[in-house]
Formats: sequence, structure tokens, C-alpha cells
Amino acid sequence: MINKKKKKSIIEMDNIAIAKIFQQVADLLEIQNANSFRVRAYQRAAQILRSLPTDLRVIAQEKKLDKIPGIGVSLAEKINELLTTGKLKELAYLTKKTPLSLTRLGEIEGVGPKLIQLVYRKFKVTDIVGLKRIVQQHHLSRLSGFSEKTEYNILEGIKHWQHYQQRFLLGDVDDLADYLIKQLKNSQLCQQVIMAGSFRRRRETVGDLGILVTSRHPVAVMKLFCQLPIVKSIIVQGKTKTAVLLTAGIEVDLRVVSNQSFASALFYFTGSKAHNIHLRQLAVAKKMKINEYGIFSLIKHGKRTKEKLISAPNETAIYRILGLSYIPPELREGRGEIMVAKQKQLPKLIKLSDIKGDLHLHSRWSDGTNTVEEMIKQAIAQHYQYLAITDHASPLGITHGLNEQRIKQYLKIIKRLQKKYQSKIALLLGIEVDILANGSLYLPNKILQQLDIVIASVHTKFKMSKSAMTKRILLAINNPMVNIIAHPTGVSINRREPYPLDLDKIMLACRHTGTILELNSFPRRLDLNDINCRRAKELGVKIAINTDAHNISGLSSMCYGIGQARRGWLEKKDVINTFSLNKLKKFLIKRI
DNA sequence: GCCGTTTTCGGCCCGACTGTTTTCAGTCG
Repeated sequence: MINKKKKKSIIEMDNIAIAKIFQQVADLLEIQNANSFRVRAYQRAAQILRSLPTDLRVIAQEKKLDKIPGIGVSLAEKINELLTTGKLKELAYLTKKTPLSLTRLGEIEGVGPKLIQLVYRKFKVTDIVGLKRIVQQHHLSRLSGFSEKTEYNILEGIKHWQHYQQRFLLGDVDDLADYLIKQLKNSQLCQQVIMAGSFRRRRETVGDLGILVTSRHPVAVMKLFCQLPIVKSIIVQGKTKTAVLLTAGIEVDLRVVSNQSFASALFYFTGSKAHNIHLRQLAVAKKMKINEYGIFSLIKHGKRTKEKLISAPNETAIYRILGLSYIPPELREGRGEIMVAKQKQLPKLIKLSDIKGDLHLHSRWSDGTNTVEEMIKQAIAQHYQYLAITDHASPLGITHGLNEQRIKQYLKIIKRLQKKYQSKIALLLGIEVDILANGSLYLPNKILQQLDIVIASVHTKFKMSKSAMTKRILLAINNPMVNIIAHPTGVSINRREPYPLDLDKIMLACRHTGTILELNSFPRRLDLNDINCRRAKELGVKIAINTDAHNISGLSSMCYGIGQARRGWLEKKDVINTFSLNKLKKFLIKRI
């Protein structure tokens, strides 16, 4: 057993960890019907901390926490409390009144704080199972203000949630994965440590994490692993395989193999299942066998078959032995990659280092939390050659979007910054303009023509018919001012299905007009998805991989877009923001 | 809970949509 007294805070309190705790406080306060401005203060603080370029510990040492705009005396004290103790009394107090599990009900589409509060008070519902039960038993529709229609909508929301709830967003487990790898590497007990599974294939969501290590001390490795402070319970613990459940709710499998088996074990545990099956069939056809322990040639001696291990120091060797070129993990989905690898025709996949700039970013001019200048500095730090600031122009109040009046000032400021930073980075004047329900744009073309880059996207009225939505977006594509269609399918992973859309029609129109489709790198969007990226490439449509960052840390999400692009077979030449500035500008000229 | 040419109290962002009613509450972005 772990000594609880010695158990320190799980992951070191950094800006993001504190932001997450403030978000939990906000969620609980909201359910408990606290003053909505107090709720917003915590939400705002969480957002501010995520955007903060300086480490809170540094600011705390200078005793300047309450000088951060949005952080007052009270929140400064709470940050100090978290930095010194790793805990927050306020959170403990709130979770005594209502369980933290209630906040998860809010993940169901159509379920908000008021309904959560109601079902908790009235029916003592604390989790989704309980909610489902009272809805199925029609307890809700017996109350005034609710009908069976509402119950139906909630059940649909639950169904959708259940479909995804087993899987975690890649962006949500990245830090956890880093932490686990670091702990194992620092232990000095392992030679090789690598994350396998869908995490390695960069799938947009992962069901669990699978770590593969080589070690001469498997028992000690397993012991260390099970004693990590983020482990909630042990599912199985053996010499070669251990599975644990983390406090974060995700299962992690740890496999220890010998150095000799590392390559084949890595291949085996990377998957996908479909890819592995194909490859095993290929091995059988070549009188070979492949499993997690190695690749073997099968030699028949009368009725008996003898297995002989073929040396394969790495995955490249395994694929070579089977007559294939190396297949990168992102392509291993059983979608024809083995056939193409046989013909040595696999694409040379795009890399993060190919990206020369980000073309979709927000600043404080709309709903971003950093200034344009802070975003520019971050882009320079990432060695980008160009950058487009594209604040919202939208009727949605929340985005605080640009209208015809404010846009003049917006352009003036960005032009000034363009000059100021011209020796370091090329700044493009941009905007993300809403595509309204009738397919027109929120701003007239006479304004849009002043910009270098116009992104158009759907933010409202998602529930249209397939034909109406397709017509709506086609109108935007056929607008000579529109360069990029952002997050083209409107999906919000685990939350909202893509809206119905005839994507082939959209892509063909893009090719015809020279309109670019976006691959949005935000971990909850990753829109276009892998399959649609591949389709776009087939149809000759160019892609822009953008972060849609709303703060400086958001700029680092580019890696998720790259992962998705690689899964979509994209190469450098398919993606316009790998081009030089001059070449990029040519692709921003429409053919209509 | 934050903030201040409204400065220690009182205001703090809001329009669209849905489902439920008939003027509004809840949810979403």
C-alpha cells in the first residue's frame, strides 16, 4: 500500500493544473446555483491561467499574483494555497455539498446546470446512470415544464455520450503519457520506453494507454509503476504485463519485453488490429509467423514445424522481411496501406517541422485571451515565417466578433504590427467570418476584400438538412473572397456529430474555385478527420492545417493537426502552410 | 469573485435556438 501521508500532489501544480481546478470549482458553483458572476470569475480565471505566458510560481515569488488582470486578492490566495499544498479547501468544501461526478452530466448535450441541479435535488441523481434511469422511467415528464420530447432528447444525448465516453481525447492524455514515460525513463530500470497503441497511431481519441518497455528488472519496473501517485487501482500485476486504472479514469497497460522482442512487440502493440491481421496473413503466405515475441520462419520437418527466429532489430526490419516498405504508425489502420507498401508507393508524410505558419488564430479582438502582439511573439518563438490573425466576425455575442465599425481599427492595429515585426515574421490580415444560414457571409465583400485571407465557417444553426447545409457552404465556397473553409464538418469530438454534408460536392467545388479546406488542430475538433483528409487529397483539394488558437498555448496544438494529417496520408505538398510565403499567396488567389 | 473617471458598492456580454408556453427558462457558443 502507498503511504497516504507521503502521497504528494499528483502532477506538479503548473498553470494548466491550477486552471483545471478553477474550472472544477466553477462547474460545481454553477450546479450549486451560486452567483453567476462568481462562477464566471472562476471560469475567466481558468482561461486567463491557460493563456499566461509566465509560470505562476515565478509571479507568486514576486507576490504579484493579484496584479494579474482577472485575479484578485481572493483568487491569488487560492493560487498560493495550490502552489504550496497542492490542494484547495474551497474545492473540498464544494464537493461535500454536491459530488464532483455531477459536473460530468454537463457533458451530455442538452443537459445544463439547471437540469443537473434539479435531478440531484429531486431524485438524488449523481451520475449518468441515475439520470438515464429517471428519464427512462418518465419521472421527468411528470414534472411541469418537461415533456416526453425533453426525455427523448436527453436519452439521445446519453446515447451519444456513451458511444464516446470510453475514449479520451488525445489532447487530454498527452500530458499524462509524457509523465508516465518520464517516470519510467528516470527510474534507470528500463532501456527503452515507448507509448504504443492508438496513442502512437495518433488517433483523435484513445481508449487506454499502452506502454512498452524493455528491462532486465521487470518485477522492479512493475512495482514502481503500480506505486506511482496517479495510480488509483491495480487491475492486474504480473511480470510482463500490468494494468492499472489512473485517478484520471483511464486504464494503462504496461508490457515489459526483452530487447530481442522489442521491435515485434512494438509492432504488435501499436496495432491497429486490422493492420496486424493483414500483416499476419502476409506472413503466413510467406511461410512465416509474427507475434509479439518476434518474426519467425516456419520450417517443416515431416509432420512437425520448426520455428526459427529471424533477427529484426527494429520495425523497419520487420516490414522489410515481409517485403514491405516501413509503414508509419499513423497509416496502420488496415485501409490499404499494406498493398501500397508492397508497391513501395507510400506517401512521404508531412512532419511538424514542415509547417511554416499558422493561418487561423484569435486574439482579444474577438474571443481570444491574448493580444495580437503576444500571439505574434509566440509564433516567432515557434520559428514561423508567417502568421494570419483571423478574429471572428460573427453575430454570436460570445465571440465578441468584429463588425463593420470595429474592423477599421482592427486593420489599423494589425498593419502597425505588420511593420513592427516585418523583419521577423510576415503578418497576414485575416478574419474568420460566419457563414449565415442562407449562405451569405456576416460581412460584405467590400470589407472582406481589404484582407489577405478570409476564413469562412459555420457557427450557428447546425441542424439543417444535408442539402440545405451543403448549399449553404457551397455559396461561401463560390464567394470570390473566401479562401479557407474552417472546421468544415462542424464536429465536436465526443460532443457533437458533424452536421450532414455532401462533402464530395463541397470538395469538388473547392477544387474548381481554388478554395482551401482546413484541418483544424484543436484536439476536440480535428476537423477534417483522417478519412476526409485523404479524400480531399484524392480529389486534389489543398489543406491548411491551423490551430484556431485562442491563446498562446493553443499554438502548440499544431502537433495534433499534423498527427491527423499523417493519418490522412497528407504530404507536405498537400498543405498550403508548408509553402513559402510567395507560393502561399498564389494559393490565396481564387479561380473565380 | 473582480473591478473602479460608477472607486468599497453595484455592475458584470448576449443573441439564437429549443422546448415549453403565450412570454420565458435553459442551453449553446
